[in-house]
Order: sequence, then structure tokens, then C-alpha cells
Amino acid sequence: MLDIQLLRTDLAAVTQRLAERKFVLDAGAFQALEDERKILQTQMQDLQAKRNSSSKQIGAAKAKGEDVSAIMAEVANLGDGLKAAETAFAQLDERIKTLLQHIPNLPSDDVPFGNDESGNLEVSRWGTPRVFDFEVKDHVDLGAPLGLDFETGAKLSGSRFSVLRGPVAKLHRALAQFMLNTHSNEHGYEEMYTPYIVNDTALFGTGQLPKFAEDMFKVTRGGGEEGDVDQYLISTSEITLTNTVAGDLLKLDQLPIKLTAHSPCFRSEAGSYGRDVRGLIRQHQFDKVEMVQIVHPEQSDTALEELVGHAEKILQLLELPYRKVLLCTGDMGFSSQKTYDLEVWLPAQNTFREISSCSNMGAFQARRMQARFKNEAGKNELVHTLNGSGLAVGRTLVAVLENCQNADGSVHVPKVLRPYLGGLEKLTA
RNA sequence: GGAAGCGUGGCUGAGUGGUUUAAGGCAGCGGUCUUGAAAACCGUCGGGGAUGUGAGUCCCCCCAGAGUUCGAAUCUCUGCGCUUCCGCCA
Repeated sequence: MLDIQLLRTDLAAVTQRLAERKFVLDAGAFQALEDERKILQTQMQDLQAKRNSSSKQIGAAKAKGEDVSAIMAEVANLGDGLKAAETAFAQLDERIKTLLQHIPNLPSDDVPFGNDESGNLEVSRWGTPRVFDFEVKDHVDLGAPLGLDFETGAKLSGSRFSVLRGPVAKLHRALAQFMLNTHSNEHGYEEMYTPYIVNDTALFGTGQLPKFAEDMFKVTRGGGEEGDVDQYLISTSEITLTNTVAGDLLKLDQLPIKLTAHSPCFRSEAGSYGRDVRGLIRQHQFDKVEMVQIVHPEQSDTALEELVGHAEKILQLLELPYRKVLLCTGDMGFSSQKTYDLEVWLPAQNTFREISSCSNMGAFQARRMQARFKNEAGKNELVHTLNGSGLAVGRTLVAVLENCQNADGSVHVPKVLRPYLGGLEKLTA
């Protein structure tokens, strides 16, 4: 959520910057709402002040045993007008709040302008795509004999679900454990285990609600009876990790907070019909190791660079070629002010595919969650939040299968994963 | 699943309808004292918002939402959370 003061004081500039990320803010309509709000709020507070002082007089008079009927009559006249003013203000305030909740974050100054992903800026590349002296298979064909089973997934749960068996299942587990160990042992993150079902408050805090409800899986507790509360499957453990500080007032020495977790992620993928229908790239359920940092506002820019580096480290240790991309204004997520994507090389597609997304959310989520710290001046200030995939496990599995494949259909295991697989060097059917 | 109790500022804790516009304590911050520190003492000390050049004035917030009342931390209803006991259970 943006600071409403910013819209009040600098509406034109905010509108302009939002337009760069393709969000149309009707500045005239907002200004009209604001003007009306000011009038209503002043009227309401004026009436409230009168009521308060009269009530105080009644109390004082009663204590002395004096007659209060005159003041009572005076207050009675106030009654309806006050109620009407309060109702009108509440309605208007609600409209302004709702509007505000649907406005995305402002891009940082150093984010390049662009309308879509073609405007993204490649920052760097790492590794050299391997030259194959045989025809490469994609991960679906390669994975089938190794235990990658889409048919059974579809039987159990429908399209975009999969079952992993044997060697592929073990590789999947090894990847998640390797990532989690690296972040918690080498990169200073606290390992976390968090719920996979959350309430709407948490989703509001990180920005999935109210705008992106259709991307979520909703679950209802207790069989759909009246009074049951809707809850949601997490679409990323960013939600739970970030919301651990919701409503908190942190001490300066508690920052930065660095958290990591391995969890399944559930996405309805509404609006992506027909895209990536083949294989493991876009599933309703996938695993991800997530990194979250809660930091002092002055530290968030450098924290983003550090966090991306942690995700890159995983790819480097796995010896997977990738490139680092700075997303342009038109391609960023709702809550982000600056985002790097890491795209891993997939030889079968002869292209780079997103495997990690690392973002600095600034105070955007912190404001929604009311996550603050006591700053050097003793004042309460919103923290900055960051998150990034480190990495998406399913897509990493795809990348390992394709990049490490041999002519005979076997897959050699990256060295860093071997300790997690009992020293196994090669996956075979 | 059954029963009981409890949600007050960073923490603790008083307050059951009106000088409480939330007492006291701890922590924090500033100071006195001290070579320095500790202790002691003095002062300060919640958040959000409206209006105003400013000093200031005012409104809202005691888990959340509705309600009763001239007036609610206090009374009523609903929800959420926590604690304890019993039952069940991985």
C-alpha cells in the first residue's frame, strides 16, 4: 500500500510513475474524493467535539447534583446530524481505502521504463551453455523413465499436477535440502517451517488480497457451514515468512531478520490457460525454497543485491548457466518496487526461463501489515521487506535434468547434490 | 469435542458508566552526580489523523466488528486469539 500522504501531497507525480507501470490512476476522481473527505471529516469532528464537551458538562453537573435537562436537550439536537456525518465519512473513507489497496507499488528510480518483458534489462550472465554432441531431450521425455509421471498426477488431481517417483523424487528432495542448507548454514537465514493454509489478513499483508483472489486456492474449514472462515493455500511462503512480523514493533537491534523456508506453493494459474501446458514449468502445486528479509529502510537496496546473490549462488553451485534480468516498470509484480529475475538456461527450449524472482517491496507490505521498528530517533518507522526464490525447486529439477543429460538418457548428478543422494553420481532408469 | 477463564501502551499492571483527555512499575530517552560505569535522584516517554505559516486546537484508537447511552476500557451481542482442565488423537 502506498502512503496516502504521498498521494495527497504529490498526486501528479505519483500518477505519472504509476502510469509507467501501466496502472491508470484517475487523479481527478481521487482529488474529488479527497476534497469531499476533508469537508466531511471536519464537519464530523466538529460535531464530535461538541458532543464530547456537552457530555463532560453533564457529568460534572450531575456530580454536583445540578439540573442537566437543558444540556441534555442540546445534545439531543446533535444526535441525528452527528450520526449522519459519521456514516457519510465512514462510507467515503472506505471508498478511498479500497482505491488505495488496489494501487501497486511505485517503481524505484533505477528501474528501466518498459511496457512488457521486452523492456527488461539483462544485467549479467553466468556460465556457458553446454554444447551437446547428440540431440537433447526436454525434461518430459528425459524424466519419464526416471520417474516423472504426469499421467498419475492427472488421475489424482487433474491437469497441471504431477507425481514424482524414484530417482526424480529423490533428486527433487535433494535439491530442496541443498538449497535450505545453503541458505541457513552459509547465508545467515533462519530456517523456518510455516503453515500452508493462511487467513485473509496474511494475504492482505503481502498484497495477494484483495486484488488477486482468483490466483489463490481457497479452502473452507468445516464443510462449508455458515460461520466457517475462508482460508487459502499459500501461493508462496513469502506470505508466511513476511507476515511473521505483521503488527510488530521491532527493536533496532532485531534488524535485519533473514528467514528461509521450503514449502509447497499452490497457484490456480487462472489466466494462463494454454501457456506452458507441457511439463513441470507451470503447475498448480510446486515446491519452492524462499528467502525473506526484514530490514532497515536504508539497507533495503543493498539487501536486494545480497539476496539475489544468494539465489545466484545456488545456480552457480549446481553449475547451471543463467542470466540476471532487471525487470522494467511494465513487468513488475504488484507489491514490488524493484525486481531481479534469474533465468536458467534450458537447452531443450534453447532459451532462458525464470527460476527465481527477487524483489524489494520497500515499505509497501510493511504498511499493509503495520510492521514497524523503533528508529534511531526513537520514532516508529515502517520496515522494508524483501523476498526471493532460492530457488523454485520444480524448475530447478527441470534445469538439472536437461543440462546434465547424457546421450544414453541418464543424468549426471551435480557434485553438490551427491551428499544428499548417498554419493550417487548418475540417475538411471 | 466438553468446561472455565482471559485479551489494556515496547513489557508489566490498575481501572466495572462521568476531573481516567488510561494510575503505578519496568525498559527506553535526556539530565544531575561520577575519572568512567553502576546505583540513586530529577525530567521525559503510545499510535493514527484533521486543521493551521506557527504556537496551538480538535478527532479517533484499551483484540476486531456491531449495539445500548448525553457519555463506554467498563454494559450487550458476534467474531478472532490465548490460557487452564477433561476427552480424543499423528
